[in-house]
Amino acid sequence: MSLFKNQPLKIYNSITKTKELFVPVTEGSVGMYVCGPTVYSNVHLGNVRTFMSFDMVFRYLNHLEYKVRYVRNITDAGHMEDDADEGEDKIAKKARIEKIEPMEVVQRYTLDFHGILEKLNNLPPSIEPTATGHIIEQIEIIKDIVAKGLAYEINGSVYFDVLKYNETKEYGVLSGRKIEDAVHNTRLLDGQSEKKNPQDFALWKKASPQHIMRWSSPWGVGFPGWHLECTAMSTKYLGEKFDIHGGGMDLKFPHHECEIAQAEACNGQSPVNFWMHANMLTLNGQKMSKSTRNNILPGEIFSGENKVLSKPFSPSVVRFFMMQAHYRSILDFSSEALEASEKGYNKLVEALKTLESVQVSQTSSFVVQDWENDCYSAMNDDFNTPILIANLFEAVKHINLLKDGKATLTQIDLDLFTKTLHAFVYDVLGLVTETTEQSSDKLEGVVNMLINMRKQARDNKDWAMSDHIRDELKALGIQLKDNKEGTTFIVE
RNA sequence: GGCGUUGUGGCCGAGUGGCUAGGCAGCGGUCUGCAAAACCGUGUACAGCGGUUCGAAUCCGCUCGACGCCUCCA
Repeated sequence: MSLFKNQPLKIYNSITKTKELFVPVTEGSVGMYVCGPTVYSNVHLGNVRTFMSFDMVFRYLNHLEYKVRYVRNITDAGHMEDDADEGEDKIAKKARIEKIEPMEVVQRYTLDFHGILEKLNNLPPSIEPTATGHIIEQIEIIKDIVAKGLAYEINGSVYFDVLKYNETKEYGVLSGRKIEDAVHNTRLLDGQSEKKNPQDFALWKKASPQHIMRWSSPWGVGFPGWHLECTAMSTKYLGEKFDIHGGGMDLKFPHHECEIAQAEACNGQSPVNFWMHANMLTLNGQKMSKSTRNNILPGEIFSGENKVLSKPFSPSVVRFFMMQAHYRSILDFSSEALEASEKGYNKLVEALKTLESVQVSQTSSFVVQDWENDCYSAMNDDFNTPILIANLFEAVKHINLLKDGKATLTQIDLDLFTKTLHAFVYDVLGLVTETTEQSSDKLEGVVNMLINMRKQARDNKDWAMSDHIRDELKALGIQLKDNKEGTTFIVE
């Protein structure tokens, strides 16, 4: 029997604002779509948090033995930079500045994106479609919406008629916005627009002469609107009704709201059962953003090259740090918080090593099943990774007691304990216990030689020499650890 | 201005109408030549003011603060 059959999973649905029991459209299978990045510059850490959150969701669904199709797009056609502008998109602009082909920009930053996510141990999605690869599908959808009278063409551009749509459907179901308010609030700003109403959004934009990324369409040469690609690709690969749609909180409006309208317009039904939104990662209490320069690149964390950091941190520590907060909470980034996470993470890793050498007993002094249930309960409650991690630290406590002979486990219980622990740490949270000691054989040989020399000095009660070796190594970032079995070292 | 989120002990960060979240730091202890590391033990905090309740940090109202969206943004 598949694991999901006895694990009732609850997911917070943004559209109903409640936790609901997760029941997929097709039993045993899950279709999940997550809005991917616009590849016009390096992904910053904030972007990464969203993708990591959904990577965790993907991993847990897989762990529950669902057959998951995870689709995450690459936006390579570029979003409009400014609606009032002449239709220059972000990728084209960057390309002109750097005097290179738009697809060169796309290629460069797609590689960067993949590299970073891989370092952070994110699983690749099942399908990673690109916007430029689905222009035909997007044009088909526009034709459909125009045919249904919910979009209009003007000067070679096509706009979605929000007011018309609102006559029979409800625009604003996700974000809780009232269309009347929107009318009120945007009237002043709108003067020269060719749109019928300010809240109408573009499905197709006419390309200005200098616009490089362009395609032919029934309405002339142009490029697709910025909300359409997700509707086209999610429908193509997951169908008109699928299980989970994810993205960052900031995409709720207008992006996801428009997606709902587009899908309702052409398919006559709401496209998604569960809307999930990951919250922002802040820096100095403010949202990370490229435009305000309030951001940090993942690469800078791994190398330590950023003035907000006291030292470099490994990808696993970054991942652990993020998993210690719930995906729907705002998480504030700081060097101190990462340092605290690093220590906690190391403690967990040490315990996992210790577990390998635990002795088996005739009886068990604690109930492994109870602990296991706690782990599942945490994850089943809207992917509560902080609680899961708290349970992991309970396990650490047990492991240390086992090591000291103050707790016991039978072979069967120990196997279950190890299997469950590994499943949650490696498979679900996606933490890698990389050997942080990046010590080469040569370094290890040299340090071990010094350790031996120090041991001789200590045997001779030559504390001056012994402490000298210890202090010098410490200054080089090599910390000696004395314990009963002897001395080991770690490279800090 | 509109929509929405949020305010937890030194720090990070869960959660809940009554029962120890957890991590880091601190403190005490074990260990050690001394340390470090490791391990064990240790914290009654929930912005303010009212209200509901036998009981609220948890529900309601107000005040103050923070943040997000309303323009591309994970």
